[in-house]
Amino acid sequence: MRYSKEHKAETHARIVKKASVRLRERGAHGIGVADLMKEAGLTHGGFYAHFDSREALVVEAFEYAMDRSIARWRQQSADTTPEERFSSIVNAYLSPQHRDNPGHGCAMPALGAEIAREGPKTRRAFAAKLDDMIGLLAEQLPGGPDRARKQAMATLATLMGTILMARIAGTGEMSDEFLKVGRDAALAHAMPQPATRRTATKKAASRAS
Amino acid sequence: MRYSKEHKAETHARIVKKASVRLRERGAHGIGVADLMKEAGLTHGGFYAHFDSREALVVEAFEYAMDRSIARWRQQSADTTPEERFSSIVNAYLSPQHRDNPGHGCAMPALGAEIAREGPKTRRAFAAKLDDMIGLLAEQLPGGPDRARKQAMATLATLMGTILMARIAGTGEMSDEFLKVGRDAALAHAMPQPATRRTATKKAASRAS
DNA sequence: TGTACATCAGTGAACGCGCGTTCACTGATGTAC
DNA sequence: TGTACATCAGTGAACGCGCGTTCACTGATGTAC
Repeated sequence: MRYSKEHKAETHARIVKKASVRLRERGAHGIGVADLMKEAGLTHGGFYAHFDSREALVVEAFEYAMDRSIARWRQQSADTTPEERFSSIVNAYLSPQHRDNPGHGCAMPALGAEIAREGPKTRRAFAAKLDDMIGLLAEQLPGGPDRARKQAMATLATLMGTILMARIAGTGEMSDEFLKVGRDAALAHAMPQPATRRTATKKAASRAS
Repeated sequence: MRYSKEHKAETHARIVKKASVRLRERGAHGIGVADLMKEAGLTHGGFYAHFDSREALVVEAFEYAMDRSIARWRQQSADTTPEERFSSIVNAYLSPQHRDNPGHGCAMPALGAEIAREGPKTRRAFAAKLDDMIGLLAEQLPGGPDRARKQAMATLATLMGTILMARIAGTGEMSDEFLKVGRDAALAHAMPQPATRRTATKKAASRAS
C-alpha cells in the first residue's frame, strides 16, 4: 500500500468533517464533490474510493454533525456543575456565536427541513439522535422522568426555533431580541415551581446576558 | 394580443402559486423550471415571458407563501372570538394536518434555513414578514405591548421549532408528543398570571386535544 | 364593416454549462521469495 | 538483504445527463385604416 493503514480512514474522516461544515453552512445542495475534495486537499476522482455516491457522503456528514452536537452537549454537561448545566446549555445554544456560525453549530436548525424531506429511513436515524438530545436535556431538568422529558422536548423546540428565527432576522436588533426571549422561555422550563417562575426566570436571564 | 389583458397576470399567479407549494414541499432546489411549467399546463419555453430567471420565481414564491400564511392567520383571527384567537392559532399551527402538509403550511419551518442562507436583502424582506406575524400574534396576548411582543416572539419560535421537530420525527408517537408539548408550552405564554399558569395551561391543553 | 398588419403569450428544439460519475493510469509502499 | 510483483489511494481527462436559458417561430386577437 502506498499509505499507512490509518491513512485512508483519516482522509475519509477529513472529507466527512469538511462536508458536515459546508452542509450546515450551505445546505444539502450547496456542496459539490469537486469543491469538497479540493478543500480536503485532494482531486475529485478519488472521491469514489471513499464513498458510494455524493448522497452517501451527505448522509454520513449529516450524522457526523448530529453526533458532534450531542458530544458537545455531553462535554458541556461534564464541565459544569449540575445546577448550572441546563442554563449553560441554553445560553451557549442561544448565543450570537452559535447563530453566526451555523457551520459549526447544531444540525437541526440548519438542516432540519431538509432532513424532514428525506425518506422514513433517514428520518428515523435522525429522530433517534433527536431522542438522545431529549434524554440528555431531560437529565438536567427537575420533576419526574416523564415531566422532564416533556419539558426537554418543549425546550428543544424553542431552542431550535429561536436559532432559526434569529438567523432569518440576521444580526440586527430583532435577531438579538429573539435570542433573549428564547433564553427566557427556555430557562422558564427548568423552574420546578410555577409560583417562583417569574423571579427565577429573571435571575436566569440576567445571568445569561 | 392573443389573450385578454388579465390572462398573463392569471398565468403568472398560477405559476407562482404552484411554485410556492412545491418550494415548501421540496425546498428551493427541489423545483425545476420545466416541471413547474408542466404543472401549470404550459411548456418550459414560456417561462421567461413571466420571470427574469428561475431565482426570481423562487423569491416571488417565497414571498407568496409568507403572505398566504399571514393572510390565513388574519382570517382565522377574524373568524374567532377574541378569547379563543390565540389558542385557535396555536392549535391549528401545531395540528397533524399542518405537520403533514408542508406544501400548504407555514413557510418558516419549511424554508427558514434556506432563507437564512440568502443575502441580507432577501433576509430583510422575510424579517419584515416575520415582524408582521409577531405583531399579529402579539395582539392576541395579554400584558403591555412590549411584553406581548416578547411573548409573541417566544411563541413563534416554539411553534416553528415544534413543527420542524415533529416533521423530522415523522408521524409516529414521538412526533405527536412534540405537537402536544409544543401546544402546552405555547399556550402557557398566553397566561397572564404566573401563579395561575399551571392550572390554566392544563385547561388550555385539554381544550386543544 | 372588412382587410392588413402588429403584438406577444406560448411552443418546442437547441445550446451550453455544471456536476456527478467513470476509467485508465500513476507511483509509493507492502509483501513474497 | 535484495529484487520482483501486487496493491490501492489518489490523479486528471473524459463522459453524459439534467437543467436553466435562448431563440426562431406560431397563431389568435387587438388595432389601424
